Amino acid sequence: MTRIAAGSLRPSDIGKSVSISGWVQRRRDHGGIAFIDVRDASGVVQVVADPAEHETVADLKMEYCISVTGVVRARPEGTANPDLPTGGVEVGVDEVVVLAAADTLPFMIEDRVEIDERARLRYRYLDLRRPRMGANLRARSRATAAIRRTLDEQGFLEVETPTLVNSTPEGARDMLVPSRLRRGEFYALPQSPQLFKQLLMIAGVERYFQIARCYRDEDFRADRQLEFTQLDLEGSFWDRDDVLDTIESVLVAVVKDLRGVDVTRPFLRLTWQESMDRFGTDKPDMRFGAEIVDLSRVFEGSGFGVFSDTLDGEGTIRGINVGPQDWSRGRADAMTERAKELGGKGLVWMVAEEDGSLRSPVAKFLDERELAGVRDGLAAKPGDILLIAADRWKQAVEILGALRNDLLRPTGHDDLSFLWVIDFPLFEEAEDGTITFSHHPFTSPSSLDEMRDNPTGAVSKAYDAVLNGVELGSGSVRIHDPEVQRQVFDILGIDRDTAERRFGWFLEALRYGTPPHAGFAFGIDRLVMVLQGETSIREVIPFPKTQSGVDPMTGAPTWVDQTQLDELGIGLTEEALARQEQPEEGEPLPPAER
RNA sequence: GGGGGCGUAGAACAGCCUGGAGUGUUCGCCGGCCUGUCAAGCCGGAGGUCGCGGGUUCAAAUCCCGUCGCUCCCGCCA
Repeated sequence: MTRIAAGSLRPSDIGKSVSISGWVQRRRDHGGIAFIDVRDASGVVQVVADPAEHETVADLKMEYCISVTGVVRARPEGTANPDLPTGGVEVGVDEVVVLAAADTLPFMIEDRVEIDERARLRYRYLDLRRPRMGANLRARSRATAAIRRTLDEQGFLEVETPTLVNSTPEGARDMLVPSRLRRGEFYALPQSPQLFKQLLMIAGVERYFQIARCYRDEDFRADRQLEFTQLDLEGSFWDRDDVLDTIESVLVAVVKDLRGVDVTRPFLRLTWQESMDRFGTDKPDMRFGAEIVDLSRVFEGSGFGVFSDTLDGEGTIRGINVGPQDWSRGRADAMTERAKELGGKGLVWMVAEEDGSLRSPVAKFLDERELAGVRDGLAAKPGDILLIAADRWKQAVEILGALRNDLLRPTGHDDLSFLWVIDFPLFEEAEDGTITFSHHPFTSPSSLDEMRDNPTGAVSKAYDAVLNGVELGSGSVRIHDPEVQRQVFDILGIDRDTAERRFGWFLEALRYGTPPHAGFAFGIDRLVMVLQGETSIREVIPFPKTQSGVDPMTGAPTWVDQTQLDELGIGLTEEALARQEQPEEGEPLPPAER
């Protein structure tokens, strides 16, 4: 008898003799009759047995792996379970075989409970048995399948690039891998296949993509791990809109596959300037309103020192209406703290009262014209909370943008809001006056003249894709002229020798007839996270690491033998050796083999 | 590097503010009963280094200091 998927059984199967294999989800033993919910990858079906006839049934415990043969039958009148796809049928047992027993579980295999993440990762193989995690694994697989299908139809070539590459000190910190054959030298794991895919354009591939693992050795966040997966893509003879069009077609296909929803194209486009002015961020969540408003003119000549000083300097005054909020002294203080944490000087808040007045600690410093200007500018209705930041432009909009998210952002991801942010600045000026690239140094400027005349004001041909306030990824039209590439390095203060040493091989390649090209990369983890309604990418990564970079199951990273270090020509510092002496304490779930 | 939250039985929590015997709830586990449940039900039972270390106190899960771990955020992430 061939095995059949437990979750596939339907009334049309009634009367069939079947064999199913899976895990005991639950056992409900009534004495004279026992019900066993058997779960396999397809779902759950109810198995019914008389424990007196089938002695093994009494021994079954949760998560035993079993095989059942029996006959599919209709459930008796009134006992169907409408909550289960298989709820109309059950399997009457002929034989139950225990394939493998299971120890008492460290936690229940069900979605209902929130379990400490350390325990989940320590027993990830059990965590992944939970329906939600299984669904996330399947969604991820379907997403990559849809990506490959869509790009294959458009004539793209999937090419693998190396994961042992050379280290580039700019940008994120590299994950390093020591070389044994060349003692003292190091490979780096790629932060992205950026230069290799550009070489593929020079190689005449024309349309390239890769589902590429990338590595960045920076601190963790809910949406950041050391290693992550990107769809990396590049096209020759392309301009920006070719890229946006292709990426849209991929995203639309993935959403269709995972959500069954048709996303409207083309996606909304915002320039970076507009995005910052209206939402205080380059990844705005446009599922809700509340835009930032420029109130500088309202406060021209203000008698309130903080405002007049800001306007007399380089500053600006921006406001936002965050609507009715549960507002208290403590709440206001917390928001002000948050503003300071974000690098701001402070925060002014006002409450719109029923009588049209504005209640605020600073109201007494403002005249009636100013208060009216705020009220009108922010379209205040009674009960609304108004927030005002007086600061340098970037601080002011970023503070209000962050508070907008803190106070108004939906927790789930039921609605989807895709958009493009375009026309990013080419360079960023650090506090100390040094100029760094804002995307990466291979990004084409929009205008060569602009770049030369006013580098810090120059616009680039870089663009980001944003979904529900999450930055999915970014791309750009690349520089394909070696002379322009040199000019960019010059502006960045990378001298000719350094550029030659680090990127000489690439600058050389650019000299052999490089086609104009453009591309993009987006994070598959983040995309699947949002589409699955999750708020952490750890939920869509099968075996993630904790915030300290540890895998609680395997114990990685671990110490290695001295002989291994000797082969690599590596010695540990005093500090590292001292740490090695120290047995780890307070670890409630020590890996068995540490 | 910095700030916030959390750490109590196998799991999820309450207890902590205002110190007084490891007290309690739900699930799981063990034993028993039970023929239509589906988070089955009923009866009984076992199970604890209150993360770890130190301090204050007659007395600490509770207050103080330190530390470890998990998590969210800032910095960082071209």
